[in-house]
Amino acid sequence: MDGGAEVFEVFTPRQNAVLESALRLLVEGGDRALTTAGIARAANCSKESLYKWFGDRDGVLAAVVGYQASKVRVLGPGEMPGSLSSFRDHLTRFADDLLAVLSGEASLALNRLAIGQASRADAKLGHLVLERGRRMIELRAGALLETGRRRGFLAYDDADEAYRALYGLVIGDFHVRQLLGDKLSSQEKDFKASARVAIGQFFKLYGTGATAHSTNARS
Amino acid sequence: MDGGAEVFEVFTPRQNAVLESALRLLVEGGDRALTTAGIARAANCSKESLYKWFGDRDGVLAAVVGYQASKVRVLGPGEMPGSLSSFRDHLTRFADDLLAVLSGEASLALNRLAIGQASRADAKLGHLVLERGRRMIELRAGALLETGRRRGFLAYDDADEAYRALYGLVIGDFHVRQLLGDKLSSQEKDFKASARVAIGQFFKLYGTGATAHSTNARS
DNA sequence: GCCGAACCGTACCGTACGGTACTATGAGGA
DNA sequence: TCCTCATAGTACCGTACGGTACGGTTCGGC
Repeated sequence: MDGGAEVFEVFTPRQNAVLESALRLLVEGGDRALTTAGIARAANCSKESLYKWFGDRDGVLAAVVGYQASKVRVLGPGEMPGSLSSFRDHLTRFADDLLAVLSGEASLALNRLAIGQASRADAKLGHLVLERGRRMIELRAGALLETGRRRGFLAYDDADEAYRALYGLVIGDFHVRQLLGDKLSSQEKDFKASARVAIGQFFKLYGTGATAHSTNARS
Repeated sequence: MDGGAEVFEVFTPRQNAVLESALRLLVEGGDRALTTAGIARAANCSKESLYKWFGDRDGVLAAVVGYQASKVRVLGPGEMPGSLSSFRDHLTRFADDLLAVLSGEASLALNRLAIGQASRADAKLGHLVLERGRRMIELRAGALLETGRRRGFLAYDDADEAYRALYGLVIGDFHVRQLLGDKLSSQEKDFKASARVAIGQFFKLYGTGATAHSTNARS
């Protein structure tokens, strides 16, 4: 379905530096500032090089998305938690990370850019963001949840439903509000607190009572 | 803080017709198609009239947002539900409506437009969408929740937290995914089913066991 | 029948931007 | 030393778009 021939392009250091400049430009000035001339000026490179390296303006934008995604490393599973409280901490850390990443200036700027273009051109940028962003989040969350289920800390039949609840409880409308330019209240900026609340709610939905003695041996 | 002098402008039928054309243009062609010349052509009016009525292009966009918001009437509280099952039905209807509205082409197009501009110009459009859209949703949800609490069907201390959970469980990442151009799977398009699941989860979090006698046997 | 207001359609202007071409410069290699 | 290649810097072109101006038309009031 989706372009499977898409090979992970990797860029030279110089090109990455240019992309970094472009990203900074985008974060600071919004999409309006992200002109080819502006990028070239900010990066001290020529427009001709831009077109040679990235094809056209859209190619530059796509490369910026890929560049930013490559920076946000999806931390691997790390040491698999053995105790319930440790597992809960892992989930809370995940929620906290998620809130912080999605609230980051670079993430917001790129999501705004992709959403602004999603109405035309078959939403190439949008799909790219979904693929490099959401997909990664879902993978990490799915692995975490599956671990919890195997350990007997969680019980669910439908993994998608559980993920959906987790994401919803953690993010709520924070993301869209920030995308629209809303500023979070100082209280809402306490991501750790929000994460704790959300994970508490999530456990109320999908937690087993299995705390005391390691496992209750469900299938 | 926020511009309090903002008076609800109401437009003439002719002007509303122009805004309707503009909205259709936006939905069909994306923000790129929404040029002043395009709007004038689609609405069979002159650019001069556009500028006379709405000031400038941004004024037209703001007017379109207001026009669309005025179309989506926030249904009043209606008959206040007396029984738990009726209350639950109300909440489910609310969730279903919310999913349907946010997934509507017009809503998506306007949100995309506002988000695309949120990085510059102090996000005037974004704040407008938040004010006319999210605020209304929050009001209706808040009233529903408060009713449920007074009736003893729900128990919560922090109304914001409860609203957040409700919104998150209902919407999850549907909104952002669609904003980014993702197509919902046929299963995900069954808003009623999603609504039922989400409200079930919400009751597990905030429902009292009230009316043990009457009926709880849903699921 | 005449007047003025509102308005349509179109022509026009200035600018901004995507994209291309050309020159200059500097580094490596024979 | 000379050649080649990559790249910076800049000038240039065509187009699209926001905004304005103006002539022509319709319509209500007198």
